[in-house]
Amino acid sequence: MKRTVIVKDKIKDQAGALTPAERLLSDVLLRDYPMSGLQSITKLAGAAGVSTPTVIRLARKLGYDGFPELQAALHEEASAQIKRPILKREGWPQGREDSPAFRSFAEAVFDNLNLTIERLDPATFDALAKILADTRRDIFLLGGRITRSNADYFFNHLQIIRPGVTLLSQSPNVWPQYLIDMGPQSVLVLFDIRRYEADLARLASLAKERGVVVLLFTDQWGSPISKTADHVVNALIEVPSSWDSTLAINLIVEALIAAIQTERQQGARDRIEELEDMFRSTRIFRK
Amino acid sequence: MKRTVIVKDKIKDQAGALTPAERLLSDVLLRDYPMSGLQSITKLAGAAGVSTPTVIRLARKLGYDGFPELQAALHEEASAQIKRPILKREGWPQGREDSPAFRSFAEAVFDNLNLTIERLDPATFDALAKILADTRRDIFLLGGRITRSNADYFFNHLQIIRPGVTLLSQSPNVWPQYLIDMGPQSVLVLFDIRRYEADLARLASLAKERGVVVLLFTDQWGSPISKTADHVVNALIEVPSSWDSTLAINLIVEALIAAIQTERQQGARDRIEELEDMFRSTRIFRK
DNA sequence: CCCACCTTGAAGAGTTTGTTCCAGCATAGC
DNA sequence: GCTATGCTGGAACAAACTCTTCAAGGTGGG
Repeated sequence: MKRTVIVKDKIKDQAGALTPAERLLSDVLLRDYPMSGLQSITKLAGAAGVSTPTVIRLARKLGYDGFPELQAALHEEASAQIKRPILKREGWPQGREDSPAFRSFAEAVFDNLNLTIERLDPATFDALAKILADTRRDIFLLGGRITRSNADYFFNHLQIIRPGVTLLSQSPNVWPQYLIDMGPQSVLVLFDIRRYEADLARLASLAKERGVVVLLFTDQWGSPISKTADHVVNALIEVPSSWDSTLAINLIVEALIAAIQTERQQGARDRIEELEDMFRSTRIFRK
Repeated sequence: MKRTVIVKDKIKDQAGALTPAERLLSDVLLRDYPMSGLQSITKLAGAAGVSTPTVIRLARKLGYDGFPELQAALHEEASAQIKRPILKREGWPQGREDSPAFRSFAEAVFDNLNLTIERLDPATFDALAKILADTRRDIFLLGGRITRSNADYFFNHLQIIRPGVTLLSQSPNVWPQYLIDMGPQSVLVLFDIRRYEADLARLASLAKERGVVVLLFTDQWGSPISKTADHVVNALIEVPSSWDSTLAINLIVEALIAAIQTERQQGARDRIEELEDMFRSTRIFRK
């Protein structure tokens, strides 16, 4: 391993001292590193949305005399990287000192995401997006002990995009108050992973009896609610930790948010603008 | 695997039809392929010991319009060759009928996770884990409009693992009540991404004045709080959506949870068992 | 030996690039 | 509220680049 100080490191060292425009630029540089730096200064600046002087200033800040010098350094790195082919191709970034624990955790997460996508039926995804984008329906969400944050995250975005969205309280004893308003036009979105919660299953079947459409996010093994639910998303959650990872669930949730937003298009945009106005006029704790 | 005709192949195809000077040139091109072609035409000609018109003639002979076009092709090849998913993500599953939108969304998320890991300083991660595992400190968490769920998720797990964890209310007007209890032994964990919230920055500096250790989770551009904070985690959040993705933030949070749990070892386990007992005896709404 | 043809690079035109300078703008500090 | 400081991109310009033209030199056939 070469002891050469790599441009990437210099950027990281200076990370704190970078101005906003320089940060935009360094983002572009790091994104397709090091190839993105091997274009003309004009194109690079354009790609980053900054001006050419900014590029030069960054080059100077990193200790180079001018842009060509920085580029030469990148060129050399790219050369070195290409010469040593497959050997260092896949796998962890070179020269990192992470703990093995972190590494295996991250790797497990990637596997989970991959497999979750693979196991997800595109038809299910489309059905979910369509149901949740339908504003004639009203939506109720609820998560379990761990997944309550996922439910909250979904709720938070849905509420911005469309009307008629409710997040249920965590206390089962108030659920009847929500149930009373649910009917065949309603949608109940539940999150239930390992350590499945009997309360949730109970709620699901009560809702089902009222004709509610039940959507379920669960783990690879499947919560008991799977039988009741109309659509089920199975996400992989196992990681080398005492805790389960809900990242794969969040991936689907975020993708759904994007899809729903697209489906609702203009409706959502108007709503968001109106919201922004209201936020602006209710700002408090401001100087 | 792409079937793209590579510049190298074109050179070999034409090998017979090359003039002596062109052969000199193609030798140089193939020698440090494809990087040697990524310099100015003048330097390349110089390196090969030929004149610039020769370079242009060869480019034309290979079917390109001029030297820049040939260079662009080489640039792309080099890019493709260097680009390696840090954690290999097998290509997209075969024969799937997902919408292109879902696919590009997922791909963006993977890029974000990869780059976030790459940009994360292991020392920062370790420092965070150590600070948060220290039970002599008390922890306060708070997120913004979008990141409140991330804060909640972190809070939820931390609270199970260790004592002295508080999630701040979203209303700024009650923050003073929390601030009053913060001191040098306290840790304030903030989440602040794009659409940075001035209230949070205000809180951060007030806390800093009291000697509180401030930890920040933000995006690639960096919230203004970055200056105040003792440790900063930059996660990439951009995806093809009207919304930002907080998955990368969650990845770090989950990894931290795992690390903290490990650090606390037995202490955490006892606590969790005790908790389980209590859960068992307070179950309600059960058949 | 001469001519026709091909290959090659010198020279220069026109363009793009890299750099400097400076004014506008935002931000922080008083 | 005002000044000082720092960040940023536009404009200007010299340098370097890409490409064209064209004449010198080499090669092979008659």
